[in-house]
Amino acid sequence: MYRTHNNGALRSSHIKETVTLAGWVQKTRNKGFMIWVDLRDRYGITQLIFDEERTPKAMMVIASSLGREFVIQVTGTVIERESKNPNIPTGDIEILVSEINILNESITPPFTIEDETDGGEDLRMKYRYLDIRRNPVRENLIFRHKVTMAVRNYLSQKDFVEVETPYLIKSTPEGARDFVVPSRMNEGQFYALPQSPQTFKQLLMVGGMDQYFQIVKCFRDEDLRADRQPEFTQIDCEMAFIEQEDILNTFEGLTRHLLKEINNVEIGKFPRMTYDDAMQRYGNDKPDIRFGMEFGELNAIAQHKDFKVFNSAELVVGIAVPGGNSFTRKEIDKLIDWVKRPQVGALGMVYSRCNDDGSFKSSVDKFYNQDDLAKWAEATGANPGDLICILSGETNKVRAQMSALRMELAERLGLRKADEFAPLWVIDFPLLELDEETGHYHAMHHPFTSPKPGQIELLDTEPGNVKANAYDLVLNGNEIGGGSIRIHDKETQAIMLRHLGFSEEEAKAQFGFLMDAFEYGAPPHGGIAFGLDRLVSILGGQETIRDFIAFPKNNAGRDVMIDAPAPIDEEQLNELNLIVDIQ
RNA sequence: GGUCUGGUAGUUCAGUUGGUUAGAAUACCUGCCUGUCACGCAGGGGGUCGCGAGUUCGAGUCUCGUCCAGACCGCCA
Repeated sequence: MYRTHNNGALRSSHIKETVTLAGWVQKTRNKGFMIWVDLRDRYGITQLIFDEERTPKAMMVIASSLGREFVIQVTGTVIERESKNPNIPTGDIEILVSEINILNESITPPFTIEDETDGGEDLRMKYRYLDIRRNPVRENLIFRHKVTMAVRNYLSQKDFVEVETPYLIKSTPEGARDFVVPSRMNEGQFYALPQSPQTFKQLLMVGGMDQYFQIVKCFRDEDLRADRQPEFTQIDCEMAFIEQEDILNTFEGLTRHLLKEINNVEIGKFPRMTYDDAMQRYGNDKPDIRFGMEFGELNAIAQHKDFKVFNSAELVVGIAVPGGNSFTRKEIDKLIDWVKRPQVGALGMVYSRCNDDGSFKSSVDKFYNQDDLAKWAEATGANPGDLICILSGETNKVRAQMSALRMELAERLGLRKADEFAPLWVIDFPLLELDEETGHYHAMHHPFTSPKPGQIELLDTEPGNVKANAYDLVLNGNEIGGGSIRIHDKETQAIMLRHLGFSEEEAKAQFGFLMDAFEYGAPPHGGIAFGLDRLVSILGGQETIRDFIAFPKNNAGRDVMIDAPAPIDEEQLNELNLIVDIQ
């Protein structure tokens, strides 16, 4: 037996017991006459003691040779500490060691295995197994486990069945780029890894599975972000014989359960907002509603003077920054520089200070009088002491820019509190989205999403205005889930695919299996998928999902620990009938 | 594909207008230390300043290129 207890277990009630412990050497404190060793495992730290009066000389020599991260096993007696440490649970006791066994030595680790490590991101990823020894990373992984278990238990209790679907499937042209896997047995042919189990879960509904979920890896070959990995985990769900309302209620229930179970936060009915409202009020389809700063559209009260910038704009929109009048001129100039960065792309920013005496001082006083500015303040909800920031231009661009500014300001003002949770359903998404480059419409959600009743006719006349039975669950400004009521008849699916630019042959080749299935009594169905990595990181109050993933990929999609991806050898290529030709 | 930031000791960083032998903290090693727990004290070793070119009497510092990392835009049905 390697150990009788773990390193977080022993208390003063164990005093005089003989115990065997194993773990890693966190740190040694060698005073010459006495050596203390902090022994660590994932449960805690227990202090070992060696001293020249009670410990044989040979063992003192071994003890003083212990380095950081040595793996050792010790047997000894639990004794009361002469000076206790109230900061750790095992701080009342220590182990007077009688036997020591070095199970494995360690070279000096490249960064300190401590809560506040001195290691940078790069190093921590390269030596991720050492990083996982650190409390914060380990706790995040355990946190993820708890969330996952809570999800499984909740859904299982509600009669959902977890069914696995294949990872080696077929590439589809819509949506994200696929990761592809060459087939050895089928020369010149490729599998694709699923971007989601979408069609399979729909087929499970046709198969009568009724209520399905799966905690499943999905793959998208697109560029990464702090909250985006090429392989990520979804809580994928589908239900049959339901309407949108059923889905919203069921998964609002799940989310509420998680917030209660994991964060001990009670949240009532989740607010709902249409996509159009979200865009108008927040410039964004996943608004963070933990704070205000709603958009005030100023066209009617700002386009009546000689200010050409506003007069020529499709949209003039302002937000009130609480307490923003305290910004110095320099700070505001920096803010203007910030919105002019190419990533944001505004051409400039107009502002109006709301003084405590109720007067205003704007950057466009030449054009607008106090009455005008007062109306702006009213429209943006600005109070004395606030700063009104105004952007203008093309509607879609201005909304995106203002949304970026709103989030940036909220971040700077500390309004995005990690321990505050504001869920929100965004509903009535458009069915189609115009691709500016090609001029074609593509499915905003995916091609299996059903249009709102009676709107199919609009597909021909005004495709951009067709609304879908699609919904997103937004938490603190992040899309944590999205889904739709699906099309469940062949005819509608065919119409849909035709509008997405598929010929009849293409539609049949790509999705024939699904449309065939629809001919055999497909029930009405719909579902939702949650991004587990993102959900966990938000519940955990952190921004990057990487620290909730045991072995994440870096910015360039590389695993720097195992150094993947990598070339494969000639023999493997030959087997797969592949020729690699890099220019 | 693009924008921005960074790359200096094992590690995290500082490094002035381009000017002597490139520093600090921490880690590591040695010695001392009668209750440490961020132990303390004394000493020591440790540098291809990411890489390549250029400007210059002289480059960690300026210029260009390149590689790597991070954040973002595009992209992500």
